[in-house]
Amino acid sequence: MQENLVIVESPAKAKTIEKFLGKGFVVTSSMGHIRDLEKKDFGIDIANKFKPRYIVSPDKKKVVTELKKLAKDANMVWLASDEDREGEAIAWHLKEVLKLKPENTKRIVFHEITKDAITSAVKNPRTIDNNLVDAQQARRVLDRIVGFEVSPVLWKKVKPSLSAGRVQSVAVRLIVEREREIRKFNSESAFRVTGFFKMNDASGKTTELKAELSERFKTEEEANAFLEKCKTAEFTVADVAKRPGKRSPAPPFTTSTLQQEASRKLGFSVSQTMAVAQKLYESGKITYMRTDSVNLSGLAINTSKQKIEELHGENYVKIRKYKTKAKGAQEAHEAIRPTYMSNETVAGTNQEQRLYELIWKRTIASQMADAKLEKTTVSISISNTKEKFVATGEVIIFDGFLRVYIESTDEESNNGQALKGQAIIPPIKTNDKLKLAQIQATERFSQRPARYTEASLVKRLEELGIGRPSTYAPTITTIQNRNYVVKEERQGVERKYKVLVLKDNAISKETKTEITGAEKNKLSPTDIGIVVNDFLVDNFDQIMDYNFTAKVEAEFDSIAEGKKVWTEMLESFYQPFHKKVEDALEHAERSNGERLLGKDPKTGKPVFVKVGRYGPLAQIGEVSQEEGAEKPRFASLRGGLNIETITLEEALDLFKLPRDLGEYENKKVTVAIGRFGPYIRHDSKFVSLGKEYDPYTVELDVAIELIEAKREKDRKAIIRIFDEEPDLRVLNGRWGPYISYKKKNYKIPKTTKAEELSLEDCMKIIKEAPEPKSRRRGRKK
DNA sequence: CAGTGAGCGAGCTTCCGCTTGACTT
Repeated sequence: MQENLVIVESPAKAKTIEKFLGKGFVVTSSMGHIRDLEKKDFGIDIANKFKPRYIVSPDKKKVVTELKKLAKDANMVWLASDEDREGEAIAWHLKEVLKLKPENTKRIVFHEITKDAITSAVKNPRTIDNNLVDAQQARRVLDRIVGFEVSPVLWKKVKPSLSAGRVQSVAVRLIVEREREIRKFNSESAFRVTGFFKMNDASGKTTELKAELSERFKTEEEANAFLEKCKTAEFTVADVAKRPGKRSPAPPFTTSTLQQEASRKLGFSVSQTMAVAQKLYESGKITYMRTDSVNLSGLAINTSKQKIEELHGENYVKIRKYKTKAKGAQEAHEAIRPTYMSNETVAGTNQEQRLYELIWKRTIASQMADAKLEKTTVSISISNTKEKFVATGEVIIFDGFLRVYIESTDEESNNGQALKGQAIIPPIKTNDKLKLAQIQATERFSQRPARYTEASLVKRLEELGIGRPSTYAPTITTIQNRNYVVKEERQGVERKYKVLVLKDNAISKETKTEITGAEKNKLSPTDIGIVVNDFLVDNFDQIMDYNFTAKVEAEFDSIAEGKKVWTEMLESFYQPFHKKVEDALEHAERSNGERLLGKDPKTGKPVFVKVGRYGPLAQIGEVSQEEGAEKPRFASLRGGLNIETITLEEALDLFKLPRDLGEYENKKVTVAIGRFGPYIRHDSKFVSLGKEYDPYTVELDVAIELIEAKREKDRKAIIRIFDEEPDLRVLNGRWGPYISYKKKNYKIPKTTKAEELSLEDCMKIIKEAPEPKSRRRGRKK
């Protein structure tokens, strides 16, 4: 008989805690939630006060059986799930499923995994907070209602298998609206003027002072006129202002800030960051990685202080307590930090080491002194005009935390620039006359809004209080898997800009080119994402409101405080919501984003674009009921074409393929573009066209060459064939030799030599091959 | 691997949050 059984959520946590508690305590884990609403038949009895039907999740059956056994053998069960809404619900579900009696059950909480925190938690047990549990039930039931009532509307009115939800649909909306802003954006240019003045620095060496003009000029003429004036002008220092400044370190990492910085500094995707962090957590190197808290344990602060003193000295230490600003934060855990601050680095994969180092530096820096700066502003007057040049410099007087860690911003990673260099202003005083070296007037264009990265989308969602640390990464994956959003690399385009230079009393003009709009790993909506979003905004404005989550969160809070009954809150939400669902089912028109582009000049028939069953398409002519009427022609949209932006000409181009090139060996040769790029088709075989040929202009002779080359390559790939069994071939493929038999492929054991395989050997391999399991969920057919 | 875009229409799809494995071509 075990005396005490402690149940936490995570197995890694269980291991650590067991050490702290010592004899008489067995610590195990529930692996998160153990029960959920049944998926079949909605899982909620709406008519009966939203009564939920909970079932043990299929993948938790084993855990639950194990827990039941352990609980039976224990005198006292300590429910130690997290101290937040979800954690309280887990404790309650455990109590229900394990049929725990009140006299043998205690509820304890701690938000840091330190010996002190655990022992004091054990000394202060409480009972399950039913109000908090009800708040969780309200959250869970509301999400099910929204997801499972709105998604079917989409199946009927847009396309089968689509999805909608409180979190994902708003995430998509952010991306759609940003894309529309970008499409609407008109770039304007203006001339930015920079002056360079010759000076001597402190040691007497010649140096340059760089200053920006306070104004920009809209046109080349204005810029030119200004430069003309400067030819005869005198430049005088009008004012030198020095003021102290400081910079403070960023707070320790939460899930969202870790994702952002790992994206900016290490180039990790959001899910990559979480996978690497999970490994660090499991091997005991960092604290829990799904958290919204910036709080550090007293232990962590003390050891950080020691480490800073050891490395940089006492004057670099500044103990700080950070407050969480995030909306709806529940702070069940500490911030993400190294378990042992004394370890500056850890063993592990390259990615693990880099992420750990980032976490270590951020944590250390958060307890370090401010950086002290001196900012200098010099204004330079021009004798014959009222504009002024302004030079700014920043000198670090005391580096403080900057020694260890500087937080990045999204703008930097946009242009791939490192932190701005610190400009040092040479010794200078008011009324000094300055000697002009040159003045440049450079045409600059206003920047369109930036597309979201995965990490900047997480940041925005967190600001809106939408989603939780455990769901940021999955949500970002979901909206990409559903094909609402794609992560793309964009080639920039060349843009010309003008530069006017005044030097040696003469003005010269030059046109330069720059690359603009190049992007990597930015999110943009697909056509289907846009159609779904617009449909939802039109029909479910409440759900799509950016403040919807914040509003219901406030209600969940009052349920948690016992001021509101959860079923009543749901009732008042459900009545108007369900009416909208019925309205939409009954009245909303089918939505496919259809857009009329114009008329086909050859036939006079209308040309459309829309989202079809297999994705976006262009269409010439309409389906007609008349006898013998011509069918419409269809072509898929590809190659960066969008329903909202495609032109008539671009649409008509799509119909130029497939092209007939003629005949070879009495069989037709055609060229087209497929899912994997342009290809030639001949004798029901496909040959990839490759990048060097253009499918719109390629000729028959080139096609024949490529067909022959492919044949030669296929011949070489054959390792063995057998006359008795023509269906069976041993081939050399991308991953080495394999057996091909009746359109299925089979692996050859590494120990056998492919060239020596007999027909019997092959048949044996085929027979013994395991049934291929489809590992992807929800694959079609 | 790569075309489709009408047709009978059965049966299925779908949410958010909490947590880890077991899968390979």
